[in-house]
Amino acid sequence: MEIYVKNIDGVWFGIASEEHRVLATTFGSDENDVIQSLKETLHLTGPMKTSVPSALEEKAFSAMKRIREGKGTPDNVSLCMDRLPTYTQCVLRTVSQIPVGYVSSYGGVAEATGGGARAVGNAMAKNPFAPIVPCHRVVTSSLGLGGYTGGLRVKYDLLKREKRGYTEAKNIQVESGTLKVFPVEFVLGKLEKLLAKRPL
DNA sequence: TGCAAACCATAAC
DNA sequence: GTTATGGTTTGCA
Repeated sequence: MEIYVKNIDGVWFGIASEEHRVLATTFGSDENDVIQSLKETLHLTGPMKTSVPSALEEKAFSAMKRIREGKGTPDNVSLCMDRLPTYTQCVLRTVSQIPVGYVSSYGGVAEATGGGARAVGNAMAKNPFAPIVPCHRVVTSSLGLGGYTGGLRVKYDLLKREKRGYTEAKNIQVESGTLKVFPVEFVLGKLEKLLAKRPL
């Protein structure tokens, strides 16, 4: 298994891969934090070897860069979820289908996947593929931000860049059922009122 | 608003 | 098996 890190426009991106399969991805402002995060996600200890990124990693890096810039999710990155619990995989795949410009709620994802809201929150918290699996697009049912492992500020910034001007909620079909999504503007609108009172 | 109880998959014992 | 733990939700004062 190898770990790759790369600084793009001041942001550190990290990838852990093995035999041409992406096992985990993450990003952050500090190189060591990114490496540490990958190791914790994969339950690894000790030093990791790094090497020159192959086409696979380069593709993943550019995907993460695009997402961070709010340009949407390229779906050509193959992620290896084999080791994850079945339900977690289902949740991650479902969340991956939330389009740019829209968000869904923990409860909504739960309904679509036949689980519980808290369980979805758990899956998000442990999402090994941030931000490629867009867990930042999952918020609370009351249009609050919810949580984010990388910090709420980061989640907020990501969502701000994903504004597309949509005005209506809609349902989309996912493998396990129907998922209700609504414009990210709904969340941002409420949030800005809140921020006026109590800054993030 | 704020609080308490119900909820559900996981990980750790 | 059992228990503890969340990036939740909902209902009710």
